[in-house]
Amino acid sequence: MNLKQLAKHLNLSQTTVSRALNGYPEVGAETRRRVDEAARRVGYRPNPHAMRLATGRAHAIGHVLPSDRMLQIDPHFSDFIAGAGDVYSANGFDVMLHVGGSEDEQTVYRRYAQSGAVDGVVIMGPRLNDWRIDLLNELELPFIVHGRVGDREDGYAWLDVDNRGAFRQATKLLTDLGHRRIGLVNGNETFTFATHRRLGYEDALRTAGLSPDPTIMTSDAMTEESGYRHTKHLLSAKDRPTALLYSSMLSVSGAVRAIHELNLEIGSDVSLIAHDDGLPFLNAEGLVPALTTVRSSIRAAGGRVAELLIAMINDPTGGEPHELWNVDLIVRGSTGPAARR
Amino acid sequence: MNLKQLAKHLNLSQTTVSRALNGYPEVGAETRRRVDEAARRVGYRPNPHAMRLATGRAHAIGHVLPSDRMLQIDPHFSDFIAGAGDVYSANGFDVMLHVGGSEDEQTVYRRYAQSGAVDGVVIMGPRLNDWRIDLLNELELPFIVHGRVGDREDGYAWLDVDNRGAFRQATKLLTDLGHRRIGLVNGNETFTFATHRRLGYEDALRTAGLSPDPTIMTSDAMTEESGYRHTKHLLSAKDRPTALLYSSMLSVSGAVRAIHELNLEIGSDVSLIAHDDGLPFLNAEGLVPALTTVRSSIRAAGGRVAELLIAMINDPTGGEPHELWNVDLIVRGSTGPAARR
DNA sequence: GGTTTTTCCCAAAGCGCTTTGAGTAATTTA
DNA sequence: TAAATTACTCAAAGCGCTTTGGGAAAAACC
Repeated sequence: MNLKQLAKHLNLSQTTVSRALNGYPEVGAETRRRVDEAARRVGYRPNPHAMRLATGRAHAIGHVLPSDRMLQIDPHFSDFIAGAGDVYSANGFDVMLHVGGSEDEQTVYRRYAQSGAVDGVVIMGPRLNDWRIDLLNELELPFIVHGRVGDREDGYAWLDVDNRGAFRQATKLLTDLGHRRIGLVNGNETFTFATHRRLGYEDALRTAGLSPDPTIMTSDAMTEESGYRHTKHLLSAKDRPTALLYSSMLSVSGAVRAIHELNLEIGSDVSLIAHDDGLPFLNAEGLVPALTTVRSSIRAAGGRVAELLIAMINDPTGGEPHELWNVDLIVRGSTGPAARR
Repeated sequence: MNLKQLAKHLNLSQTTVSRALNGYPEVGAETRRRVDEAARRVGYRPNPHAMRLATGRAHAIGHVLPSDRMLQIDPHFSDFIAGAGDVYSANGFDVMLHVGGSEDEQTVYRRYAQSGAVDGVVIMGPRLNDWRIDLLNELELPFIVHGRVGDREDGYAWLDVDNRGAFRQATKLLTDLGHRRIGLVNGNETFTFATHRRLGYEDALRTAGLSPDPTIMTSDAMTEESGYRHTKHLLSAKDRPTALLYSSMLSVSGAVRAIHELNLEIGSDVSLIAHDDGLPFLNAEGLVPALTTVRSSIRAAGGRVAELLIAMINDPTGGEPHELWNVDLIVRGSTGPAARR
């Protein structure tokens, strides 16, 4: 059943039916009612392709995941998209997902922009100096970044969590507890969020009169295995840290393993704090002792990012949203006073 | 630059240009060359919406993830889609992703079918008795299932790994090593794969002359926390199992934690085998001792599923593919002879 | 040589929607 | 009562592509 048939069925023109359905003001109240009801009764659905062709709007948001960045984004992506998905579908937007493939990432964006296949894109996992921002600005394709691009704060829309503040807070908790030697097991610092976390960590160390020691700071992919490896290494040194900070719950699972192997006690021999993205399959409270975390739901961020982007698309003159989210430090059992050594 | 302009530029009709570009035979070799070259030079890209409207083909595959099933699929989804994505883009297909939202899942499929928004869908995480199969058959929307629907093997296209065989094999390894009391930490058995795994486990037990004991078999979400909880519980019993089987690496991270806490030794006090989907952030070899697994790359499955579906779409008469993948049992250090008790 | 094929190309008709530019009837205003 | 609004509705023109049904020129046949 298409518009034409529906119009004929109602003895109205396509124009009127289309306008009634789309809420235009120049159609009578009674007519609108009739149209709406008939449409519902016959289950009329406008053909999306026709709509897109006619309006030039795709009603779709693009997400592009390059294979090589997959490892970093992987476990976080589905949670982010779960949050965004609710918002998208509530607003009648589809998600157009592009993963890896032979086509170069840049080409994908160009194609999107030129063909109007999507109305906007969201950029995940921005790096310190990310070429995607300039490209998308040049292409004039609306976009929003989850995170920030190094120190740049203008010239693009973004939503970020205050990673620097979070790690400053977390580190401060440790220094307040008397820890003087605090290690950092960070994500890959080519990503902005990881650099921000390190900066926050260093801020707090300096405030406490300590100076960062590169030998107890790592920057690596956030996997179980790397968490294990770095933890083992850090805690095997003679002058081992009494506290460790992690950028990911994934690394923590590896860390717990390493710590057990070394016969150390979490919370007494070594204090642990991690950034918790709220991934549903890894929960910080389930650990024993429960893990002290700086928590920020990646899923909630996904939802908000989607909202902002849709608003930008609907009203391009609305300005460039910037949103910085605070994170909560949740103190649980994995942090304790520094052990006397 | 659109077709019309390109045609004018070449002094040809739209028809001819379109045909040249799409490889139809009724266009001269020299003309085709000219067209191809001009198209490349000006960077011509057909407008996808117009193409879709004209052909009725969407060049898109739908993936629908209900929020409530998210937890189960979550970490596996992105890896699956990473595999599928390569194939999709190589064939010029887009991924249309639908996540949660207020719209009921069934409605989404109906909309897809009726509007032609996608040419086919892939069904993930099938349950023992999954309504999606009947719905999609009724809607005549091409689809393929990753996994199987209970005992049904016909009436739908599927690609599955031989979960039953895998767990039979794994369990047999344990019984061969002399284990008589083997626990199972399974995924949620409303999902077919989990039931198949239990069946394989029971097969092997019976073959070894043992009878399955429900008190050492669990069925739950595959998270770190549940792995921990069930393991702790199982190994705290007086008559504790000497070997445990896991449906997921995620549960194993929790298990390792529990086992350490109980001061048991993996490989001697308790043997461990897990199903490993090959998720990039959790690797079985990184554990100490390295984990014995039945391994089957979910990413590879994603790629193959995509291939099969695209083939079905391109040739609807091609029959209904069924593919059962063997899994490899990889023996590593986490399995050892049953301890004398 | 005339007739039939083959080869190559074209004009025009959709695909299903939105939107422009009017037009008619009903309601106000002067 | 005539003129000017207002309220509704419509026919038709796109959006950019594919595809049908020919048609003209060239090649092949008798």
